[in-house]
Amino acid sequence: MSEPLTHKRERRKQDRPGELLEAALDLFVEKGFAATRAEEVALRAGVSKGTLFLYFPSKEELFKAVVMENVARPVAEGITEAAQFKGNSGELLTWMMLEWWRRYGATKASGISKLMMSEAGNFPELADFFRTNVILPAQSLVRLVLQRGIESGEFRAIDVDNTIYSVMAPLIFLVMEKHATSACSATHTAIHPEQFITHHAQLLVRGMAAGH
Amino acid sequence: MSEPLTHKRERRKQDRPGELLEAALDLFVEKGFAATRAEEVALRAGVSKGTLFLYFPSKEELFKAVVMENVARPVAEGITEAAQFKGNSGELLTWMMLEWWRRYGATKASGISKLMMSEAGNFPELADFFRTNVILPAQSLVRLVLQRGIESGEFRAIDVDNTIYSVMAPLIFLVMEKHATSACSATHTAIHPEQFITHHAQLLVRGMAAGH
Amino acid sequence: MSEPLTHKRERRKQDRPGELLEAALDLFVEKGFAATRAEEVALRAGVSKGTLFLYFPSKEELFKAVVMENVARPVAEGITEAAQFKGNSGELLTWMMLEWWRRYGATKASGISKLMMSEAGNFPELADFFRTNVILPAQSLVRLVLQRGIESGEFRAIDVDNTIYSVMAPLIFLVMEKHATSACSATHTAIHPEQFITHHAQLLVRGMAAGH
Amino acid sequence: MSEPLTHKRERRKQDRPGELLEAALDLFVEKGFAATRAEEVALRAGVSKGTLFLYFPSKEELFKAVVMENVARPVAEGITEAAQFKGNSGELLTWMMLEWWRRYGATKASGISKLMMSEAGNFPELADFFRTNVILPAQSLVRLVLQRGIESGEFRAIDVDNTIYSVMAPLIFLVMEKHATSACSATHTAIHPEQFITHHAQLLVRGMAAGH
DNA sequence: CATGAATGAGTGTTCATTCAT
DNA sequence: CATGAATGAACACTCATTCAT
Repeated sequence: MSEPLTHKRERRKQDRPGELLEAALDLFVEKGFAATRAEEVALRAGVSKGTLFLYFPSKEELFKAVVMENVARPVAEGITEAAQFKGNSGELLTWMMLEWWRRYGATKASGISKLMMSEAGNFPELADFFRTNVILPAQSLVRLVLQRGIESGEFRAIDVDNTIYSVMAPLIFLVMEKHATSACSATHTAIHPEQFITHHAQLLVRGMAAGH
Repeated sequence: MSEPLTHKRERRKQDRPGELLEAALDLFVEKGFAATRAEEVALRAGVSKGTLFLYFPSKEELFKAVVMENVARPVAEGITEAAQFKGNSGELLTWMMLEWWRRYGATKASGISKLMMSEAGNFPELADFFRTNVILPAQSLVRLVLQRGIESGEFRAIDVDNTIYSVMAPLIFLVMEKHATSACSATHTAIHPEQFITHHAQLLVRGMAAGH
Repeated sequence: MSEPLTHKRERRKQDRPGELLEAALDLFVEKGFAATRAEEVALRAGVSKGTLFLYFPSKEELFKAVVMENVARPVAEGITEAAQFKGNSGELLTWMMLEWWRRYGATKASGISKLMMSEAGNFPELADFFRTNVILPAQSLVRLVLQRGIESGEFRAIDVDNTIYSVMAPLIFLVMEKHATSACSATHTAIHPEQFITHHAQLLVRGMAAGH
Repeated sequence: MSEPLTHKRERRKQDRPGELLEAALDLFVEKGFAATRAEEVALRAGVSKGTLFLYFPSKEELFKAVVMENVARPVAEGITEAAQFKGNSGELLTWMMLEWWRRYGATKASGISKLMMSEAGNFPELADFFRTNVILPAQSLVRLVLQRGIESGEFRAIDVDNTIYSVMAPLIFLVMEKHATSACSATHTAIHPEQFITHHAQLLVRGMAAGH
């Protein structure tokens, strides 16, 4: 029955950026960047329009913060962990793809990737930001794994650049599917993402396998 | 006092909707739905802003009409032709993917697919239409080819449903790439689509190959 | 009792820019550039906010148009006429100053000059525009007259640059007085502008006069 | 248990209004009334935004206080000293004008005069105060000097009222110039104030000189 | 007294849509 | 049918002012 010692005001202040970021993620994913109104983000976070701009200087910066928090961070973490993976490269690749899905693709945050594809043309600066902080790091990671497999003799001397896309394409596809289909009336014959990823990874690993 | 039966004016009038649809296709693909201004569509079609709204009651209806008009045909044609292909299933798969790219993916019309994915959330009816008339038929076609390869002993008894996505994902991915990256600042490490498709198809065929 | 042949719409369209310009002049003079709201200009001109931007792409451009119409034009006309003046340079100078007052200083439009002084710091582009189109031409004109007087032997070899300011300062002063005092409660000991100008001009001409 | 009688805190507290006034003077002069943000004033005075409103109920009242504080003193001082000047009236006039510039026009405080003229329309009480306490006393002083010159036979029986303006106009003009042009892109053909004043004063003195 | 987090009214500009001609 | 002038709702961002702590 006794009140907590921390003042209401203070406690809230520390939470604001997080609350705003969360509200922004929801709305950006739901409606896209351009269609999301700054005031709506604020209202969903329980503050007024002015308060949003107290913490983020513009809608674009808010978006970048959302990307950093929800997209770039998991990617970066994944990269760190991948470096410590014990096991052969085929297993690593499969593990990476699955892990990417579990930590990112399956979450609300992956809606950001879908959104970026739609709006990149109209917001070049955001597109560059996303490319720099998300896409390029991810590609580098995949490249590393593929090269590791080739050097260890596990994979043939495949075309690394194109294979990177063979790895990433189904992941992107899943994300598109997830966020585009959500609007469809029926659930249709749903893909089972983890199963598909496992399947696809096996196909790739077999396809890249050294030996006649 | 009587005028000639066919004046230029009358012929033009009948073409109006088609000209508007064409102009709208160009602009929607180029700039997306929200960023395309109604007046620009009208101007490109050579009519005034008011005239556009004479033929389409709103920008949304115009968008729907553009999608409906441009999406169903190429798919239907592709399906017909694939049925007549002679050769083994691996070759057929590779040919199909390449051909799909050449006839559809590489053209302006593929912008429609990208649009659909981007805007599906805002146009549920369109999403349904698209799924029914484009995605499902395409899946059926791929399924046919895979089953043919399994039955002939060329492929292992792979998981057909998931493999369908392994086939389609990179194609969708290419389309997204093509239309999203066009606006990016530099050309970056550009994908070469046909090369990538060939590469990916080979990976898949190898991956599906009945082992020794 | 019969209606005019011209359509209402058409007639109004041609009048719009003028009506808007007039409303804008009133409001800019009354409240300054920053404090004048675009919508208020439109409303005073009897149109909606959107219509204003149909004719002027921005508030700044509207302001420039007001300057061109109400300030630069009379200055330019004055320059043309001054070139045709018959009479000695002292008379010309006096005539010019009086004429400037009658045609510009005494009118509402001179409020623009006052406004420019207040807001130049906050709107550098407008300040440059004003300097280029109003101040510099006016200075050139005065310089010409002074040089004419020196060459003809009517004036001593005075410092032309500084004298230009001796000519212009009281005119600017009058304008400030006129627009600043308008807000004062009482009329106080009002300056009589034309009388003052005549007086000041005589002082200057005497001061510049050749002969010991 | 008792604290020392004078702690730092208390001394600071008493200075607060003065510090705020000083900061406000700087900023109002530099950027004008509307463009000066309340928070910036507070920050420059080393207090928080809220504190400003503790001492001044609104930005407008702050502005009024700044004007009241900075405007009356220098004028009063100048008047006292002028009464003690030895020398002929032409020299006195020149000296007064130069001295006014050095002590007031050239200083930050002259920005107040400019502010007054710019904002007079929005602050009628200030305009009245300014006229009563600054302009009229200054006019009286100039009148005295002119009358002294006439009585001594040094000047003709000129129109004193108008000549007062001939004396003051260039000074006002210089102040406007100084504070308005500071923001302009280039230095243009800069006026040299003391040189111009000397020049103008000579022109006036010659113009007023009792001729042969 | 002092703070600074929070507010919300206010403003220039855009654009889908209407409708008088 | 066609036009294009006119509309007005919408939106990002600012800043004087308030008030709980």
